Amino acid sequence: MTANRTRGQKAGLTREAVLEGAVRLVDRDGLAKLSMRRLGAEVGVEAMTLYNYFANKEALLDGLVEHVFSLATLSLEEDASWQAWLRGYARSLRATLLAHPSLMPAVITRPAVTPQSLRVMEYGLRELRKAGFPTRTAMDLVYSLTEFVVGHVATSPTTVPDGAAAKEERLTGVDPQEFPLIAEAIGTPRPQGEDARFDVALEAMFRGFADFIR
Amino acid sequence: MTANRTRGQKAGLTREAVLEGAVRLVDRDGLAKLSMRRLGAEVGVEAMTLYNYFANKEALLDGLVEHVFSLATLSLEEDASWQAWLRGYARSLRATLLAHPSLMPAVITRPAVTPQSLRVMEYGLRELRKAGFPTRTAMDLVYSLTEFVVGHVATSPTTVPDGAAAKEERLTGVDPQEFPLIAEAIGTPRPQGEDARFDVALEAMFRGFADFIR
DNA sequence: TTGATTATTCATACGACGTAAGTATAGGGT
DNA sequence: ACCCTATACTTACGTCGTATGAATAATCAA
Repeated sequence: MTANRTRGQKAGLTREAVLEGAVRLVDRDGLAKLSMRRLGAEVGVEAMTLYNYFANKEALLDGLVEHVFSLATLSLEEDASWQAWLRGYARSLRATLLAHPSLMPAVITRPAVTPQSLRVMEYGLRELRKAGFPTRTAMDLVYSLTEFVVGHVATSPTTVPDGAAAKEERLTGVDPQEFPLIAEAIGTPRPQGEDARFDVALEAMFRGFADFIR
Repeated sequence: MTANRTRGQKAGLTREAVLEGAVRLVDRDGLAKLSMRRLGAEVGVEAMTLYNYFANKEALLDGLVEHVFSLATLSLEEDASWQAWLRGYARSLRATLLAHPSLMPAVITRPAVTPQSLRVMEYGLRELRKAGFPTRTAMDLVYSLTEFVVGHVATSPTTVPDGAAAKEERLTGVDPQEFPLIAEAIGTPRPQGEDARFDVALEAMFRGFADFIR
């Protein structure tokens, strides 16, 4: 696991390989356990070697977030409705973030404006304009939808270490005397769980947005 | 600034005072600069003294998030519409989070179910039920709204260090040839800025949610 | 082939971190 | 007046990010 290599001998390492190792490490052990030494061990190199690929840990995290987003697949159907486009965008973003929930604290602490995100936004604006939305409104709309998805994943129990267990425990332990309505709502769970609730909220937002078509 | 005190001599410190110091430090220097030693200096005590009030740094962060939420003021008008209640809830939550944006990474990494949040939820469910929402739907609705607010603040430029400057730079630098619609949207800014966009999205969600009234 | 140059990795070291363990003392209860 | 305990401090250990510089493999010029 640690580096067994004489000085100067190439490790055959690439920036991408390091980032893949980082994703592996974070998914397995959590963001707090991502240190230069441990990441070095993960990819078979000493800590300082990583500084050939990243100026510092901050830059590594930048690359990590960018790397995860680069793996996103946004399938764009031709001639789809604006709802279909937004739905595809939101679901894709959700899946991307949910694939590595431990990264959310890193995701939200750096600006999200990348060439890729600009291309997606431009495409979305075109779709929404075709449907009759004013351009400015269309951008607000995409932003709002993005914020919802980010919040949805960020507050998701899987983002918190042991979050699922904690939420389960605290909610099932709710006193029906003190909080009768919460108890009732918990007692009638949705069949499909979180996914269904996400979609329901999505559709509600679409209905609300539709009023902005001029 | 550092501790000048003989052992045993009380520092007149309380849990609350420590948390207030922590909020001050985080607001001033950012979450990354919150260390036990620096926090000790902030409140006039050595680092280890803080362990009389918190089991470890994790517990300190728990307390910090809870403390910030305890400062939230949720004004509840009597006989208001369900929209008015949700609006008040969302704006209050937004203001609370936006008051200490540096804390967002800490906020999203711990479960949000507290006695206080349960009370708010129960009250909200009552209001929504009066308006005709099924209980389960009402809870989904409050959750979705909460997620939107969290995402809104988490992605807000003020959450990122130097985020405002970074976003400004990257957006005004957009090539109108490559991204004409984005350029156009930026060229026609909203008068009231982020606040207005937040409210607009809120109202859209309300319109969409209204369809769930049985 | 050989020698110099460059690219790459590793070793060492420093200050800051969280915190375990132990020590000293002030202030309150008897 | 005494002791007890709550409170605060000191020291120390392992880990962190990373500056600096040494060592060597890889590459290229002759």
